[in-house]
Amino acid sequence: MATIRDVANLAGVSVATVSRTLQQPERVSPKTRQRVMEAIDSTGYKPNLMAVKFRSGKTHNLVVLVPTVANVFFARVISGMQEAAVEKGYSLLLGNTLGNPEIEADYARMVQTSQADGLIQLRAHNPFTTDMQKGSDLLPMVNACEVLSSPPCPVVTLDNRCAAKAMTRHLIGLGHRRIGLIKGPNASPLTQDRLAGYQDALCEAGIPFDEQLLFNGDFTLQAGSDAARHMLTMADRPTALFCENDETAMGAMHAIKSAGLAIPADMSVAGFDDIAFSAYCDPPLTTVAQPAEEFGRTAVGLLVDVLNGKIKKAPKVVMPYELKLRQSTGPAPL
Amino acid sequence: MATIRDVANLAGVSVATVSRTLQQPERVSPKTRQRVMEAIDSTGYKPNLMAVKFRSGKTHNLVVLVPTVANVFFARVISGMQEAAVEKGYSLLLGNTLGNPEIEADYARMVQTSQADGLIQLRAHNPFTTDMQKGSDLLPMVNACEVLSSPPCPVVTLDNRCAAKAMTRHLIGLGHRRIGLIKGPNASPLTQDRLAGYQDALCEAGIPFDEQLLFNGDFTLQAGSDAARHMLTMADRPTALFCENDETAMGAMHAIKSAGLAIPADMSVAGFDDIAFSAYCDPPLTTVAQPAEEFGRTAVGLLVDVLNGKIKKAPKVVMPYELKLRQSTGPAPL
DNA sequence: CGTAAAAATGTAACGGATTACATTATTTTT
DNA sequence: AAAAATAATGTAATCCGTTACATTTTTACG
Repeated sequence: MATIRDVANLAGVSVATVSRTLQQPERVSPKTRQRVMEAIDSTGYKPNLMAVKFRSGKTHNLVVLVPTVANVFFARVISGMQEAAVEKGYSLLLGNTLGNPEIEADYARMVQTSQADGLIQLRAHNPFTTDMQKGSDLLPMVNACEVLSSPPCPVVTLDNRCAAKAMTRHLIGLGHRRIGLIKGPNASPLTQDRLAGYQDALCEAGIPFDEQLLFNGDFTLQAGSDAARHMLTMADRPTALFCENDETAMGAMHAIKSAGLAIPADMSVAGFDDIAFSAYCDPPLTTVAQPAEEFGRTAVGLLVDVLNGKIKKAPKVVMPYELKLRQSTGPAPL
Repeated sequence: MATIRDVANLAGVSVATVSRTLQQPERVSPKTRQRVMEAIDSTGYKPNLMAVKFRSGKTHNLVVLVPTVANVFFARVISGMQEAAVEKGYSLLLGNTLGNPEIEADYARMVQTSQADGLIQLRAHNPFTTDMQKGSDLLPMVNACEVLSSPPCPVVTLDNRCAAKAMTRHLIGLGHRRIGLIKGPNASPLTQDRLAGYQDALCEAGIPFDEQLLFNGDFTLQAGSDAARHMLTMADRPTALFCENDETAMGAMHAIKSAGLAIPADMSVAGFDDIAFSAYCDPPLTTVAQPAEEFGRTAVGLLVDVLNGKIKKAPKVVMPYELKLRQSTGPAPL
């Protein structure tokens, strides 16, 4: 592999001249420039970017911590990040953490050890252990989607409480009084917020909150199916079901239909995320649409700003949501 | 940020001793070792891995080229890669290429410029342009899932032709004689192979091949829906539909049901991949299961072997497939 | 106790590109 | 034509670990 010295020798100039030819061509005379370019061509020289990164101290790598890439919503977010990263000259290092704090800390260490410039965390957990945080500076990190309550970094989120309230209102508006809720992992703020929004709407409508209508889940198809199956055994079962994400909703719909009930005639089902499948399932799923790709793009944009020192105080960006009313929700049965 | 020299000064030893304390502790006396460790703690020293990578010439980064991360099947493959990479001490640099050769070449250049040691390509295209290939060596690359016919590297694949034949046989066995096929992009070898398998099965059963029954698609829900809608307008429409991936099948099912037809009573539908949703859609989708995560793990394993020079001749690994017979396929209507 | 062998530690080169500063060549000014 | 200003190029330090080789210290054994 040819180095800058090989090129310099062949062109009969110093390494500084070669470097300048590539970095600031106008500072090199045209004849020299041409000679150098020819030498570069004939040697097939490619600058060793590892050397550049080492010297500059900037890797132009960003670590992305995702609980599961297998989650469709996250896949969309990553897609958006990717796009923005390429645009800004960064590469994404993907970390599938399974929500494991140790794995997250390992990845966060990549920032400490100069393997990456910054990190994007899609979970409400600060992956930097105390020994990693130097001073009270802004951490080179952005927290998106599921966010910390008092984050040491910029945050990109959505008003989950408000969105959940809006969806619950929609169900109440259809005449539902007993509305089930399949939650995500209890430790997740998303779960808390969406639950709070659900309660807000009930409260507003004067419907007493019934803890029996809460079901545990973990954002997977399986969990939705299990929870719904359980729900169907209840004596006084709900007439509508709000699921904290679309996978859960689709799992639930499967179980509900398998039990011989019609959606939405016997039971309405609503989701959250608006993944692509939601428009194609049977019946098409009423859900809360999140601008997933935009989440990713925004997160990368903010992180790059932090890295360039363009941000002093950590902003909190709230993305818009949108209710997608499809056919999985309908009037409450009489 | 403390460097190895800071630690050496504080501990009153040479940098070599500090390095040895970390790399080969047994070569340092216990007292010195302790002194060094204390200095490391009090300075908060973290080795600059960029420097290490630069010097060693090994980045321990692998570039992964995916047409779309948003594709559920690929997400599973990436998941498997991730797992194997962590295990082997590598990081994944994700490249969303949209199948664009120029973007692919950009990523491949990361290998040339020492930003990554190797590359995994999930598309049948060699991203290394001729000027990048030195000699006739094995390229530091592995091609998985959709593979090149004469690849310059190890390959991980599945007998798509055989699998498609098996699924088509299944449909024929149910009495179907007119079987539609929604293809993937025509340029893709996957499409070719699956089409060939489809034809093999027809031929075997003595059913004449009818080009009218071929529909174009691109592996998306939308494409499946469009193709199916078009198919339904045909005078002598098929009684079964084989889709070259599950998303397409689910899009098609949506269109078919929207048109008032029952699956499988009026029309059987089969897919390919066995993504998680397939077991939960309505009706659950009959499909060809691929060991997606295992694809990823195997690809990483092979690439690491290539990088370590453990492989001289490029092997071709063929993964097993499995027919998942669910409820979306049934006897042909009379 | 002395010397050989082994263990511990130190010195300095190395990897490849960048860049401040120094030097040389060229052009402009008077 | 000489002096000054500017452009072009070169020299060498620098980034930070690693490691071959050199040197010093310790241990072992006659």
